[in-house]
Amino acid sequence: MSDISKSEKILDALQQLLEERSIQHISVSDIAAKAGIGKGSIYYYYPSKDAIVDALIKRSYEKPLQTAKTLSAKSDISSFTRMAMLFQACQNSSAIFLKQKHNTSASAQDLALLHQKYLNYLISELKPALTEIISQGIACGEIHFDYPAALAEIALIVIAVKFDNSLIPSTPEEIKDTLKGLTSLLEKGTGVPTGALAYLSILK
Amino acid sequence: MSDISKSEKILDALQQLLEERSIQHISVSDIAAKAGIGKGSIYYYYPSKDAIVDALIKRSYEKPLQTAKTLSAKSDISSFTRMAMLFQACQNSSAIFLKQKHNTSASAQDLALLHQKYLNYLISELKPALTEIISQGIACGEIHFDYPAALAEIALIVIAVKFDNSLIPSTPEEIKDTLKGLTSLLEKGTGVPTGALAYLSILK
DNA sequence: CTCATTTTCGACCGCAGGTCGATTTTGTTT
DNA sequence: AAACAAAATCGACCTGCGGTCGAAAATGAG
Repeated sequence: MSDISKSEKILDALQQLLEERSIQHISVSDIAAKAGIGKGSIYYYYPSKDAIVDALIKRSYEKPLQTAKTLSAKSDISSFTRMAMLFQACQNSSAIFLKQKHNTSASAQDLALLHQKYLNYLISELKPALTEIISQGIACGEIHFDYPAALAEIALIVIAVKFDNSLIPSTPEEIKDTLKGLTSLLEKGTGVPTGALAYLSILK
Repeated sequence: MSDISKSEKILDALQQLLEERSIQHISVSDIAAKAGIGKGSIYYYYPSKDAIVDALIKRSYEKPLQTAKTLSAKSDISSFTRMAMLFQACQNSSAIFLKQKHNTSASAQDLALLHQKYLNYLISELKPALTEIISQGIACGEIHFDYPAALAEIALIVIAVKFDNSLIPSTPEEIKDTLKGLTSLLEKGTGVPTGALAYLSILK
């Protein structure tokens, strides 16, 4: 049969279950059942339920993050398109959460741990890459701003929080509005030609 | 004896316990014991442990939030000082978390729920007030920007996330750097005189 | 075939959140 | 004060969880 390793199967099972229930309502037994193995075996591969969640988060963001990082190295492409691609990666990586059902009880709150890990991971991993891109943009005169690292962090925080859409649940219109505002603020604030960051508003 | 209501005593108990242990290591029985009542009585006042946490959060932020809201109404004060006072309220309201012990096991992760609730509450409650202030600032020509609501949300997200300092743990220097960047971005992006938002960088 | 190592398993443990009906406290009415 | 309904208190109890464990099954090298 499937020759994918058991530990991957466990992550697959959790990922599937996460599409219909919140993490607090998924027991280790559930994961085991879905993965088609005994509950005890779970603990042969992972030391705790928390560790499974961590592993899933990490696995989900590894690819988009990797492409984002290699991106920042390519200095032959314009800063703006590189930034666009990086934000695109941002969005792709939050794909898991988009499927999340908003069902019955279990207020969006109990996903907190999951989302905190996601945001923390995403921002801390992408900040260096984005800072690098911005710094290069400043060096070649495309961007005018004095705090590249801060700018990177601000943009990432807002975008990640809004994409995640769990900290401050919003309608698609509100998200668009915020992104439009961010676009305008960034363009005006960094002396960039109007429209250069327009792609931000169209994402999602 | 104490004529404060039982439901308040329960919140007091939780608040005390939170200063020495993380929420996941505080059982409902613990709360009951600390409050000096039976476990069953807890559920006479609150439907769930989660509800107690919610209530505590709400109680803690009610006062700063209230002052922030009344603030937005006072149109005789300049937009900038009102914004300053509102951000100050932001900072005050995050006081609970500062006492948090960073002890033994229980990585910062299991505070996630608490922090998520804090951020969500703070931002959703303050956004209307800040939007109002900004709108008035635009109306009287002090601020130049087309998306007041988006601007309010962006500023609140960044400030709340950085003040909370749990989503993206940073050193005080990093926080200051980000706030300085935010100040500069806002000033340049909203056509406001340099230095008008300088108080932001000095907070904390 | 042997036998040591790896892998699998589900009964079991301790404990947490939450329920329940019995009991006590409170306050109103006569 | 007596009577009674309503509000409040309680802790034994239930359920289901994350995690442990030793025994069994699978693996594979010699």
